[in-house]
Amino acid sequence: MHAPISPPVRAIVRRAVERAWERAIAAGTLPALSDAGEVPTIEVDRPAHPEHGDLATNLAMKLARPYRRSPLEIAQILAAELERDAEAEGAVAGPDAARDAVGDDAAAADAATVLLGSPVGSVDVAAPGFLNIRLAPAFVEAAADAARRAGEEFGRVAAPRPQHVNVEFVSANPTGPLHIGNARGAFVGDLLCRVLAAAGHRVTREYYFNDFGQQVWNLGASVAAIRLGTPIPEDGYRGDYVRELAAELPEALLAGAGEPGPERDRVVGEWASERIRAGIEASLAHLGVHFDVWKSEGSLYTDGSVERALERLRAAGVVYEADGAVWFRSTAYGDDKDRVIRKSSGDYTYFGSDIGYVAEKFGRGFDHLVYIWGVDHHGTVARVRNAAEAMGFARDDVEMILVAWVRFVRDGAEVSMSKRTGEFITLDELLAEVGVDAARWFFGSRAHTSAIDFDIELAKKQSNENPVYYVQYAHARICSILRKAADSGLTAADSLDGSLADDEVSRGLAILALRLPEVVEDAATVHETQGVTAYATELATAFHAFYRDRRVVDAADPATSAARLALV
RNA sequence: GCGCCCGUAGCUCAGUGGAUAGAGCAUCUGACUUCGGAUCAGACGGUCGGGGGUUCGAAUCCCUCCGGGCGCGCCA
Repeated sequence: MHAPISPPVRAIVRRAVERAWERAIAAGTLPALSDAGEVPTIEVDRPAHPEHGDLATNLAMKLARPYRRSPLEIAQILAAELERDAEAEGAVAGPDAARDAVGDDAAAADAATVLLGSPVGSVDVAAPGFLNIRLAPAFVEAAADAARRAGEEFGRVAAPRPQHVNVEFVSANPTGPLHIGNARGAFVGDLLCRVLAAAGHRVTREYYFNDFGQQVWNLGASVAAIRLGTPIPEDGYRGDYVRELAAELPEALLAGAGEPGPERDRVVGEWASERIRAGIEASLAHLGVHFDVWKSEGSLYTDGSVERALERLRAAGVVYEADGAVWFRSTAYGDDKDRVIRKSSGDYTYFGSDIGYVAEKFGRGFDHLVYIWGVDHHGTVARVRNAAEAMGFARDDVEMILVAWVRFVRDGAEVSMSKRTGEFITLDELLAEVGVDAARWFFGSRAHTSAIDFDIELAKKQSNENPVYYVQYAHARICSILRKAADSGLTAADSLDGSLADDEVSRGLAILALRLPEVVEDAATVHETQGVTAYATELATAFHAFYRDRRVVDAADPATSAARLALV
């Protein structure tokens, strides 16, 4: 465990606004709201334009309706109270009736206020009722100092409700190497994991794969056929990687697998699929993606997870038999048709293992499950969540993130792929061309819901103008400055105290750098990562401008945070 | 036919009901003899697919239409 994490600046200011509101009520200048449903949540955001201050709140406009008074009038009252907060050193210490009701967040914000001083410098009221707040210079300096002391820990956030989250992604079956179509899911999943971890959650990265069944038998049959020079089955696998496997297949294993037939296909297939799985793990390592758990579908049957889940559904009375098959009454939860769990042949469907997997994951103690799926799986979302609900789990704790298609394009022409025919570009080949950082940035900076074009030639050609290099260059400059400073025997000041008050450029950079925890928090709550890359670009831009206008000096302040960002 | 996702600058894409809708690329004009010019300052560029509605306020929420993607198996 490390030291308590200071709340983001935004949260501290939000608490200051809340205190101002409470004081206004206590003083009788504003009435208390009797109807709890009318109490608005206090929002504090960065205004779109710098002349509107550092932070702004729309609370007065939110209160206009319940109070039946003009937003401007309310804003004036709140502004007066906020100004008083700025002047009163002991603003927080006084009796506070609402303290119990608002909980730990408020307590943490209050504690931070005691530590760092009041955040409010000055307040302006702007039509139609915004409260524009400028941060107190001493507060910014104190907060920046705290961020420097936090070092690598800066940017981490204490989640209000920490969860143990299971994120399952990639999960491509080991019948061939990862291809470029798998890239997006891999990056999206890993970035989400990083953001969740930074936001104070426990994260488990999980890869789910099918190591038995028809696909694997076919793979085995194909490998054996090539090795022995017999024709490849019609629905078999082709491609260079199959030939390589055939060449590497140990003679003893083939001999021990016996006569041609299902048993031999199974033995050879399992060997081949494990080889491929190991290759996939290596490819993902090149991406910087490492899984905590490799979960085989077969294990869900051998350990009884699937049967237990079925029993659970049976106990809930949502299972029936018809036409020799076992069905889940998915329509009872709004689905448009019921779903088969076990076929009349006695085999389970994919859906069968899906529900077993859900229960098995919760059985391992996870609070929240995230699945990163391609949009083509969206038809299965409802039934899995329905089954989870029927088994007694919270529907909202089973979350599917559907990643939209990527059209891979080379010089304007779409690149088509088929694993069966072996015509595809592998993930390794893609990365050899465009680089891991550029690819990670590309996928991280786009919403997972939007279908995107990835032009391989363009990605290479523009690599010098790519935002990722822009951000990395900022980092390089920072390192260079630090190096130069060390060479000349300069050391960073112990404190920024007083150094930011009258320098708008430095002050702006510090405030921007202090936003990192807010960015992380937002990304984690909405499960989107593109805000992080956007922020990194913005911070780099601010730094480059700073670099131009302000020679050296307190380089140490932005360095820690910017360096971290360049790595994200 | 039903369901889900998408439509924002020439291109690729941001924008969880807030103020004058942003960034990169592309195009054009400028800038250090000093910390890395992979940089900086500026210009150009928009019926937020169309039309209604909700409200103090809509790219964002609701309805509808147009256009594109995906899904609707006892497949995996």
